[in-house]
Amino acid sequence: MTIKITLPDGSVREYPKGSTSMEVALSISEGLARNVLAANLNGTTVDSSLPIHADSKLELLTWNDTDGKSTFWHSSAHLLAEALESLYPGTKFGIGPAIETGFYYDVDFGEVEFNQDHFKKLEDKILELARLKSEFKRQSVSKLDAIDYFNTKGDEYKLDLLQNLEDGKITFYTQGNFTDLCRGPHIPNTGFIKAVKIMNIAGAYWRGDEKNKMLTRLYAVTFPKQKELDDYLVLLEEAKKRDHRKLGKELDLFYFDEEVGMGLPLWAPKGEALRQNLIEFLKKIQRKAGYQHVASPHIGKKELYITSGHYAKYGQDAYQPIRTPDENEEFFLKPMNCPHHCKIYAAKLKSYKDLPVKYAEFGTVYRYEQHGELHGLTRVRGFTQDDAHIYCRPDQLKEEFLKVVDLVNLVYSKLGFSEFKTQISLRDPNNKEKYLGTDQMWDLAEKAIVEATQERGMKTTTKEGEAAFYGPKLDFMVRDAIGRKWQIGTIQVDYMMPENFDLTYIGSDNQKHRPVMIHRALFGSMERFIALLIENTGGQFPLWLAPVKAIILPISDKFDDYAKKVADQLSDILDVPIELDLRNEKIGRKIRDAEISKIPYMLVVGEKEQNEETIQVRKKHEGDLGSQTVDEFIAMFSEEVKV
RNA sequence: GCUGUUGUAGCUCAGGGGUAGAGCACUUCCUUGGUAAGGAAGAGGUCGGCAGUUCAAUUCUGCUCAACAGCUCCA
Repeated sequence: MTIKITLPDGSVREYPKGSTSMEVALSISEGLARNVLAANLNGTTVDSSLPIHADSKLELLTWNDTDGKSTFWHSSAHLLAEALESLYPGTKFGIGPAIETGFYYDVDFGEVEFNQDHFKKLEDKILELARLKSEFKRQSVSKLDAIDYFNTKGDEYKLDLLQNLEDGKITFYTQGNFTDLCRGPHIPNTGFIKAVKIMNIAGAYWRGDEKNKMLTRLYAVTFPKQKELDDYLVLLEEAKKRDHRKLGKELDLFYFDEEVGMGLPLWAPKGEALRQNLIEFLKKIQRKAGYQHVASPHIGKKELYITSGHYAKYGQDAYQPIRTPDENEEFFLKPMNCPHHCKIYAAKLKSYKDLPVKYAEFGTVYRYEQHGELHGLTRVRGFTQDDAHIYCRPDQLKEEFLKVVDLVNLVYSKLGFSEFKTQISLRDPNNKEKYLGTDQMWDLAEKAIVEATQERGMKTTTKEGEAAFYGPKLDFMVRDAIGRKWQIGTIQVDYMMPENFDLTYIGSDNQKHRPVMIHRALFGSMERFIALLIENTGGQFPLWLAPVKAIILPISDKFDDYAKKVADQLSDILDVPIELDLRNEKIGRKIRDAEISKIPYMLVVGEKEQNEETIQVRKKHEGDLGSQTVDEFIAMFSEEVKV
């Protein structure tokens, strides 16, 4: 009896029934077999030792495959557990999955105090066990036997896990002296693991529920070669240098102050210059796209948020209300701009011919975020949204939605964000009471989003239960320097708020109609976007964004007057920030400091330049560009500074 | 909010039961120097805050505030 195995390149080979993926690999080449970690059999990742009994599609997985890596890391988690059990007998185990980079294991150390000082010992033990090349052996067990095993061992977390598992589908994996409840698959043996680094230790609730006991989560990463671990650690160091919190301080962009309050960023002149450059850029693009800019106050009466629905949903979690001394009215710091914009819409009667109406505001909002959640500029308590609300007729919804999608793509491409992900967030179909509005409204809104993204051929992931309480949304996410994903842009369809505020327009039939509303932000918030921009550029901003565009460096104080004259000329014509370094320092020092400050142009002036009425242009990172007249520089600069 | 780690000069950090140290930055002076750190001197700190133990606390203990990592949450 033979079976036909189809490989990814389309070739078909015949093998005896019951052959394993490893045997297939061996038949192709010994080198391949040495690197096989697991296999993808008809779309499912399986052990390379699993016998194949029918014609199948087979892909051999190595370290170069995502699934191969995650199998490797998952097996490493088992090895970590084995090492822990051997070093600290009595340790109880929660779950130990592979994650994007590496893996973790949640463990209960009981009385043992485990901290960073133990990392080295643990790493050594893991490598020691790895060298034994213990095979990962799979074994099916009955639920009763499984319960019996962990009862004897006294591992309550595994028993808890077992409760949700179906009898007959339970498997154990054993390597060396360690047996774990696991569905697999695993790498052939522990010998593949050649390098390990315990990265981090943190608390994590059992099953992610804060009512449960907090376990110790050990984050670690392993590699098949020491060199790869070393490279990875270097990469991490590089990423740390791009951290916006570090660069923000170094480049003098923004600060936090305990006395001002946590999560409340202070923008220094250079940071604000950067912010304004971005705001001007967006305003221009938005005006072109038919948006009108509006402005609204930072507080609003409680009644406004009762009408909008925000109070019922988030009133308790917001900042405490501000009370007037006489009228005893309650005001809230605004958490969103939409209620105010709805009021602007309602202020004047609209005709169907007026729609779509697009109000944009760089509106500063305040939200009470849990303090453990605050992080640099990416999650703060006071921030400025590049917010806009589009009020349109239902028949315009899809077109308007598409226009916003196109606008997001345009803006991100100009800023060099190419690696963003898009996610559609829909209502949780099993928990509809969490949301406002009728089923019909939701169906219409969700359909509009799905169709629009399909029309643009966008690769999106869809998540149920992640929608805003008033409507479904399309989010744009990018990664920061250390790989965390953050939502930036968002487009949300809302039938509810026009209803709540009784917004109308007069149709061609001379009757009142209800507009649809689109909430949208391209950057999300200026703060978060700038954080990600800093991390993505490493602080090397393009000329048009740079807070300081050029610095004039006189060779000595004999040329200060000429330097000032040049500075005045440039500022007058270019209308951009130009600095002047009049310190009593040598030119080498001035250049070094300007390079570190990441100022795009350094203009050196000395005796030669003064006599010839020129400047010597030096570009950051690139070095000397030679002498130019001021006019020549202005022409070159003006061309480059265009977005 | 929860768990853990951390908090010393403007910044980065060392130290440690007997009232503090480095580098950079800052101030003054010397130097007038042509492409990534010229030299000297000086000033600067209630060792996050509050309490406790002690003859003595920046160091030990407790509480508190903040930052960091993760968990939970997320408009």
